[in-house]
Amino acid sequence: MGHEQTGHPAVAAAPGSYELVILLALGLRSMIDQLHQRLGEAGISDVRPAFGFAFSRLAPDGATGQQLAVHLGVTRSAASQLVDEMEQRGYVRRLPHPTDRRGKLVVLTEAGWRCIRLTEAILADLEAGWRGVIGDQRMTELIGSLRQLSARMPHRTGRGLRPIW
Amino acid sequence: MGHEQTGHPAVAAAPGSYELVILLALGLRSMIDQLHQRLGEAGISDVRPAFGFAFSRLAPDGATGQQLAVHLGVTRSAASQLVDEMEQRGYVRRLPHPTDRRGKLVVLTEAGWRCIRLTEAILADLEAGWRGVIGDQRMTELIGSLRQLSARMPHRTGRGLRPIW
DNA sequence: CCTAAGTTGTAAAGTTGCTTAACTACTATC
DNA sequence: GATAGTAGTTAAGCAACTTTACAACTTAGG
Repeated sequence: MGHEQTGHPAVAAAPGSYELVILLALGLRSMIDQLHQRLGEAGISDVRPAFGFAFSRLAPDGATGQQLAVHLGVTRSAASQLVDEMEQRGYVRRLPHPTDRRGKLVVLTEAGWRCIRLTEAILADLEAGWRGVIGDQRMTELIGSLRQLSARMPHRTGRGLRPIW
Repeated sequence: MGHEQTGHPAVAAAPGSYELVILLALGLRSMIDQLHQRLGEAGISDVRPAFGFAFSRLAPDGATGQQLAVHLGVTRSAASQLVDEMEQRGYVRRLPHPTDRRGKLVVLTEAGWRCIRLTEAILADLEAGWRGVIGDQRMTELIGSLRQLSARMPHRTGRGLRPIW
């Protein structure tokens, strides 16, 4: 075995000002890892995290590539490539845009809807698990606090949900 | 102007079970973006987010490449490359390991310490800003909740602070 | 003691997922 | 109806990771 020379555990939120960022990063990563593990167990292993963030913009009525790019915080080009991937795996389709013949409307297929519904169920379950640990009231407050913070963000930053892995 | 066809704002935490993940992602991204913008204003523009997560493991006493890799959730090879970068920019040094001649001990230089101190100051300031919005008590509870959750994570997941961009 | 197996760090090559640049097709402005 | 701007896509390039392979060293077993 390697020398783990006492000291710090491999993953711990260091005290000090780093703690908040680290906790956010660990929490997010943990949620996404658990989600994708469970999706895998349910037979869906050809989605990556970015798909999920895209789905959350494509539901319920679809979106253009441009809107998707803004939502994810990437270039239109990257969004187009992502849609290629999702289309190839059968989760979305490109329809002609109803009012603008330049644009296309990206919409979820039935497989896409199945995936998003399963995802929501898993996330709800994970959230319920958390709720069981910290209590109902604290969970509600936590979400409320995070919501206030994201509402108050400077426009220049946090521009998108850039997929993160 | 593009057609923004009413509906959803570009970045909003959709209701439903997605909300929590999205809020965590937005919050984290916002914090890191603001941090690096301010570091840039202070003249430090040659660090990327991964450096910060590495620094939090390197302080106070250094770490081996292996430990760093585990902390970040990447391969030893990637950790080695990261240390190359940081060393090249003068933030860390590789010392021979005191007890194991295979290993090396990566430690912060004086420039590294300056960077980490500035980072902590900025993060403390950002956190104080949040505190001003949601209140002292809620902030304390939020941190406490997040801490409990990260303590309760399954071992298999959330294995590392993988740098995220 | 001495060999076999495991660990550490690194280098080289491959992969992934983004960006930039360039283009076509279409829309809006004047 | 020319001019400028926007949507989507393609191709080439790049950054940061992984995989594979290896040398140096350590540890465990006979």
